[in-house]
Amino acid sequence: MKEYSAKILLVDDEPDILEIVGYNLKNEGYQVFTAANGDEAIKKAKKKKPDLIILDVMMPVMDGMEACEKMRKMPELEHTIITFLTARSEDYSMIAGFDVGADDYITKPIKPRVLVSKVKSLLRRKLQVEEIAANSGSTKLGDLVIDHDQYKVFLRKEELVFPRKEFELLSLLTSQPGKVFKREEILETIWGVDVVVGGRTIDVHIRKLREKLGDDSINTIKGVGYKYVK
Amino acid sequence: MKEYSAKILLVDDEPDILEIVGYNLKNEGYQVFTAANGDEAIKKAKKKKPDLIILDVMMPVMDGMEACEKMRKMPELEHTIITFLTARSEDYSMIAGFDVGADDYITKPIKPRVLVSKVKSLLRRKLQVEEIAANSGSTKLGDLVIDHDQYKVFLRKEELVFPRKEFELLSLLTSQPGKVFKREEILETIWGVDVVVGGRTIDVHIRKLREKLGDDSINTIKGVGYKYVK
DNA sequence: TGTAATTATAAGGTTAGCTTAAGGTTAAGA
DNA sequence: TCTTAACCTTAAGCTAACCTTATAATTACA
Repeated sequence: MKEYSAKILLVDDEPDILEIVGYNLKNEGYQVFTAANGDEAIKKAKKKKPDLIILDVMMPVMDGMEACEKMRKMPELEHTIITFLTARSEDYSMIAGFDVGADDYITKPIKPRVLVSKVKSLLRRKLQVEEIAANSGSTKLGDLVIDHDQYKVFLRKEELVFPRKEFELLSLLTSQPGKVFKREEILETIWGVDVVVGGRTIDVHIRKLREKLGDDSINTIKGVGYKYVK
Repeated sequence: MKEYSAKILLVDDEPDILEIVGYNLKNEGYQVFTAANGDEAIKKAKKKKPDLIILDVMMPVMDGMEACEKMRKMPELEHTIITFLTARSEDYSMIAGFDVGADDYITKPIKPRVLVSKVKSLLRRKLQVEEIAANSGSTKLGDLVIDHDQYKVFLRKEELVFPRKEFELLSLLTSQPGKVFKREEILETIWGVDVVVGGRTIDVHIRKLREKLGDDSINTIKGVGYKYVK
């Protein structure tokens, strides 16, 4: 499942930090590159096009702020996440960091566990932004993407809004494409055994689904029920 | 992204319990390890680093209380959830349990279905808390900057004041932008498993957030929950 | 072609959530 | 400790979205 391993550029003038943080990140399966100052960082960033850059603020030759500012202007790094590394409680530098285009901010002293989970969450967020699908709880059926976590449905990249009952009905039908769900079955699953609703209620919801999906994906089997076909 | 299956350490001196509970948990896809007394539990916990430990109170060699107390002091188990297993109505043992650092307790006789759903909710809660912890330092989401270390929030450079509950709620929602958090989930994460507050409490806090953030960043999914969108 | 089932449309009813305000609780400061 | 202010929770009425029903039109199949 981990087909793609993210590239991370780690920039700090202290070899110790490079070593320990680098070790932990590699351990998680990331590709790690390092640089010791801003100048070097820019060169490497250009060459490697990392997904994430972790940048110490205080460095000789060219400090983090300046490097960040420059990198932010490079079109090939447009989608790269840049996060600063700084000593705690320097408020002003945090704001300044965001000003020059940083996305995030990590305070020293660094705790490897915390840093690793932070990196994970940043990269996950990036993925989510880049690719709506490709995510955990989502199902793809041709043009249709159903994201169960986000309660969202996309048809050819366009988002459709489904209220709860409609969403549940669609989820049910698409859970086994091609299978015919009997009316009775649908009622039990979505409305529950004890809830009694009129026989026409299902039809109306089916109609709403068809309206939004465009007509031919839900078939009627007369006298029995409905099925989803892609 | 969801290939990780949680590790659970199950500790009880009755083989029957180990068997039946273990079976049910494995069935749900968890990795289950077992131990028959506190001593053994500590050793296994150290080696396996489980996400969750289910610990019987009454055991020979070393009882649950003592084991819990010791495990709580081990840094590698810092993020592990410990829940007790106790005969009903031994109130005092429940209190004592929380004293020695337990997170929750389950009463006997055990109903597998109940236990499984409790386990699920504990693990889910743990995941969310970790996700929030990963955001230590500060984070930028569009115009919004959240400083988790200092409990501060800035919207377009202006500082906004969020009391504790509001801050936690905002942290949770922003920890995974786009994800829908169910009301139930929110309650568990922010108010805790055992705290019971009325259903309208969430709404009111959401409203306060919206008031401060300006309206469209928190969406309602009726019948389900809320999500933060950039 | 006739009948039963489904579809279309619109109009109520219901429920979840929003809003506001007030009471209770906790925490901070004198 | 007492006072005060901030915060949290609850309550109640209101609104709007959603769900269900009713009815008429249409379709599928014997």
